[in-house]
Amino acid sequence: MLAKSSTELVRQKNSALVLSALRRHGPLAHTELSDFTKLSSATVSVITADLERAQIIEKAEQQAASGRGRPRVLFSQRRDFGYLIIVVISSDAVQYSLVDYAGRLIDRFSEERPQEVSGVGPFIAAMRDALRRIAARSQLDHDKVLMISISSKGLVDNSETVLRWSPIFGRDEIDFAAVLADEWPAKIMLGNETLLVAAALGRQEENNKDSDFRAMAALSLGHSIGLGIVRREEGGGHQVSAPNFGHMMHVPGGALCRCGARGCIEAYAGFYAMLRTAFDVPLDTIPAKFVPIAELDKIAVSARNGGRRNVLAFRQAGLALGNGLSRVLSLHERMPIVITGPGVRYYDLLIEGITEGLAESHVVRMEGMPELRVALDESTLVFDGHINRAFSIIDNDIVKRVGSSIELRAQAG
Amino acid sequence: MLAKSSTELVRQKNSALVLSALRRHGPLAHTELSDFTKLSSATVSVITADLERAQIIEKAEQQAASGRGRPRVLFSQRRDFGYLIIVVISSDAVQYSLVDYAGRLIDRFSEERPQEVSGVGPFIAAMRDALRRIAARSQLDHDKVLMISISSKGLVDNSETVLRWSPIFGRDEIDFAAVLADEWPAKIMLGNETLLVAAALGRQEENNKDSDFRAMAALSLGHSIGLGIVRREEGGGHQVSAPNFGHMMHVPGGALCRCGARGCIEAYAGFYAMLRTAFDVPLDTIPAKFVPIAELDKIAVSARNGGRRNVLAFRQAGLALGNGLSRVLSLHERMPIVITGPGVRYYDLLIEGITEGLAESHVVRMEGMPELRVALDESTLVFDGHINRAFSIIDNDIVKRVGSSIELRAQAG
DNA sequence: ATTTTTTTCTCGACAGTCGAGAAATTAACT
DNA sequence: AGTTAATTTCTCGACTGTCGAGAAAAAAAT
Repeated sequence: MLAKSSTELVRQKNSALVLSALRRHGPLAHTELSDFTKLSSATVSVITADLERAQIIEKAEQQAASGRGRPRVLFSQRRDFGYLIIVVISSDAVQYSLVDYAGRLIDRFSEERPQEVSGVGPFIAAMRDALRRIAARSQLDHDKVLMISISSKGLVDNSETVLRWSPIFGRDEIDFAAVLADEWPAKIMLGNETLLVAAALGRQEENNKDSDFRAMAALSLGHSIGLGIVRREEGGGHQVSAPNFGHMMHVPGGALCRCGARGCIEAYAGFYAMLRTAFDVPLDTIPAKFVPIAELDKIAVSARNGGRRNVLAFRQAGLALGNGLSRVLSLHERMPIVITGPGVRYYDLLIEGITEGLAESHVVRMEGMPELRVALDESTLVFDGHINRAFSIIDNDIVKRVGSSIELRAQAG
Repeated sequence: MLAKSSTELVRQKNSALVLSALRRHGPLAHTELSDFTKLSSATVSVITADLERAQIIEKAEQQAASGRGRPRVLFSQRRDFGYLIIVVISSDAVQYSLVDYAGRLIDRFSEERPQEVSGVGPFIAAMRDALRRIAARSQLDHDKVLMISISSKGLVDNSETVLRWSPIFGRDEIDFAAVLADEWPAKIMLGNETLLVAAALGRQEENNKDSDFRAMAALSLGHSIGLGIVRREEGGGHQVSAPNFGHMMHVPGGALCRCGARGCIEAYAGFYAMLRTAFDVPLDTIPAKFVPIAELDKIAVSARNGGRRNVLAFRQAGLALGNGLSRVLSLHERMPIVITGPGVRYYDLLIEGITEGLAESHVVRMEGMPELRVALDESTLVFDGHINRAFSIIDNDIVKRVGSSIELRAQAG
């Protein structure tokens, strides 16, 4: 309620509406745009004409006319209006993807990250190099890149450019915006990985007409534990947040966590923690840097055959997760929980503990068990989350410039 | 991004802006309105003329001209445009207040609530009676009442009219909208008490120019424990939520709580819980319905004189609160915490445990201790919260009708 | 009385949306 | 081949909104 409104703002919002319809449904004709946005045909004409003049959208080749009457002409984003680079940092590799303005994947490669910690400096250097490379391979000027969208596990600052803490670099902060500013005019955005998963799930649920989606949580199980929450806002927007769930306190003064604190959820439910319990190692043992998933698979096999110590490892992990989730539900509303990440393969072993950990709480007694789902394709969700978030921001930025500077540029050209 | 925008919406928003400036700063002249809202003088003229025609605002008697030049004429809300009834339900009494459209208190009375639980039925009957009475005493027709705003401790449904769980009525739900609909055309709103405290604090902080307010939590200590969180939204709005903090799990399978679950924070930090610890009663003893504050005062005196068992009672309560708050901070961002409610008088005894409970967590190690403040005037904050929230909603509703139906009515009359 | 100062009101320009109908374009029909 | 029907896109005039500039109003100072 702070800012005044004006007719120009109306145009901005409605232009953004047109662009987002295009994002959601792919190429659309004039009539369809009018249907989806509820804007009048006349308004759609003006807006599309503006966007076309600004080189943002274009009329596609008209396909074979399907019925009688004047054939539709489809509008779609100009693929070469600009580009998006997506950087997914995981514990063992960094994946670079180049995407055009229409959302199509153009190029992608991964680089191994040496397991032995090489520190922030070399990592930044490697990243700067890789970014240069992915642009060069498609012969793109750096100013054609609209945004570099980065994700990592860990704690992201409110600024959305600073990595405050991560399982990989610990407390060595990285300010990606500062690090890349000299070479890239693009907007830099950093997001927690599980937050992007939640964002993607929220978008999916939104498209699903008959679900009365209000909120949803994504829980990622792996070497570390991530949680993302997405809530629907009044006005149709989504609000996402990435709580520091993995390092929420489970048991005061409890097991030693990688982060140096004691009693974090991760110190009971992370891969290294399950290993520790399975081998009956003291809980203040310094956690392993990395656990090959094969190790855990062995424990799982044994647990499924009734190995008591191994069953206990998964049960304790489940309990920590369940207790933690019950606390999340106490602090938010009831919402479905989608479990994802490499750890889902042990879902059968974890579920008992999770359920029990949830059941004890007041919320669950009041409102019943939350719905639990499993999503196997975490990496797809991360990528979708990147694309959704990036283009939603890019489109909203662009729309502010249409009608002012870009119009002038078009006159000049 | 779901709804289209239009010129009428612009007018609606700007009208709301004018009304909210009037709420925030009291009677304002044309020039001041233009300054505060950043709207042009011409626009302010049109909007105020509309609102005046719709009988919502009026030109006040012009006060003595303070300088030279044409004297200012102040606009203010018409006090008789409509009325608000505020109902504050607490464990021992129910307070009814009648407020006019300009926000001035007109009438107020309290009714004792018998300590022996008399059930929901009699309570509703008494409330209906009291509401009739407060309107009758000021000779108001029921349709002059724009909203009935109710608050209670406990768990409020998303609908904001249904009390799901409360320390007073337990699991006996009350749907206030359904109960009052036959007699009152007014909008019915229900809010958690501590949520309103948080809302009021947020508003205060907002007015405080030099604070970069992002989020804030209010913690109310008493027989039960309440938490309200207010966050600033993009666009200037505030988002408030009332987590079920008192019944968040503190220790799995721990002390017996009034709610029937085990290990809730309240079961360690509520007044009855501290009493239980002080007298070394087993933790699964059924909690006292009500604890006279004098009892706790005695324990506090003893604790301040070094009585070990009594020191422990406050320390354990503080620990539960501190651990719980650390979990809240894990799930949200860092934010200042304002402690309020009757329990603040033991702040000196609680603070050690609270600090210790916070210190163990990863967030606090990362981001440092959150700022802790004390607010003594809880009941004032609750009342302010009611008024802020109610009129903000009322004004936004009204503005939608200006220019359509109300205009017609003015023509007819 | 006249001038100065301050505030409020009014007018024309400009930006935006909308409904209705004109123009365009193709398939179907005679 | 020419005509008609169907469908989509484009265009025009009406309406609503905001804004800047300057006119009008009203009181104090000269």
